[in-house]
Amino acid sequence: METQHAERTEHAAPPMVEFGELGDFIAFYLRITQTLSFQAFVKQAGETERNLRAGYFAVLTLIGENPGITQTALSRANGRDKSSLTPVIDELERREFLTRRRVETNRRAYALELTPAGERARRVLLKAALRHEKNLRTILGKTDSEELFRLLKLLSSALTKKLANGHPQP
Amino acid sequence: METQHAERTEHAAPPMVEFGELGDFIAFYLRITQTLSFQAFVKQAGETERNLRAGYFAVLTLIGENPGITQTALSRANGRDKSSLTPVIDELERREFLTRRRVETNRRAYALELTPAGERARRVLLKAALRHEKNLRTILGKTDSEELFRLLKLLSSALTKKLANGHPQP
DNA sequence: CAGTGATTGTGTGGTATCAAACTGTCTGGG
DNA sequence: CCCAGACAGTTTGATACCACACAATCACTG
Repeated sequence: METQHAERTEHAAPPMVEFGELGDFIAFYLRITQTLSFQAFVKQAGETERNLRAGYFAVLTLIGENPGITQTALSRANGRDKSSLTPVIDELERREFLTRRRVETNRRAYALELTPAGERARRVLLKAALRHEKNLRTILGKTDSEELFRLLKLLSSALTKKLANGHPQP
Repeated sequence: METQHAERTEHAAPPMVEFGELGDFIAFYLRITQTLSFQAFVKQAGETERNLRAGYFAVLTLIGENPGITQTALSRANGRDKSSLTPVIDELERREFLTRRRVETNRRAYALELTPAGERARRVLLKAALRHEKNLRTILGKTDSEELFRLLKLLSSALTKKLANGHPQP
């Protein structure tokens, strides 16, 4: 990582780390890139609204787009375990960004819906997300952006199926 | 997420979640894909060596390729904070997979080196990583694999520079 | 219509991560 | 030579996440 700010620092020379096999792995760069992208988004979002966590954005958007969605369906769409969602939903309900409504036909499930405040919070985070997305697409350019998007969608879809097949009961 | 196993389940119809703006974001699919890729790798590695954590692989490889690397340089190459590394290095030292050696010319730093046991552990995890990488590249095909690799490398490099510039002291 | 197995959401325990504060060490300017 | 500031590593506090286990509810079968 060439994270060298041109200051009067101890070693002026860049470290030049050897990556070995790691440097040829798609999976490694996927992880590195995702981490950097998330950090950049947190920075974007954090600068405008310090009390809105970046992780809320996907949840608020998915509920807004799918009023009445259940927590399990939401967790699957978001790619996180359902138990991870409980404290997030708790917090968003406490802040009155969403409501949990019992479903008549299925009394196990909650139907989630955004409140007006939740809609506003979603829009604020959406703005940060759009800035972030624009940054990424500016870096890559139009053609490469669409290409990367296509490849990620393809790979995620295939991996979802592969992992689902991993748990067939005999 | 079409995580529908063809069982006699409650709702035979797929849930069909609406993603809204989220479905157009590179950053969202980057996160989803990275999560799935990591889960698939953990599964690969876990099936062979239950007592070797998947997260050790990058650390062992980077030390193996750069004998005498310091923890800070390692953390930067790995894209994680240096404080995250302390417990990992502790554990790997306790298991005698690596040695911490004080540097004569700089008594703040440790020089990290793999032991023979560490080299062996690295090779075991490397096998799992190679299987995982092969899976990904099989899914994508040769052309798309190289394309995705190129795009991720490009994006990570650009984001690294962008984030580094974010902290210039005035 | 009773029972088995699946589901929905929650709780618990453990891991991983970052940010900030802290200790010890080093560098370079005065 | 000394000291302000940078740097290496650790500690602490907080968040996020998963796997597993659990209670309540539901669906399907016999």
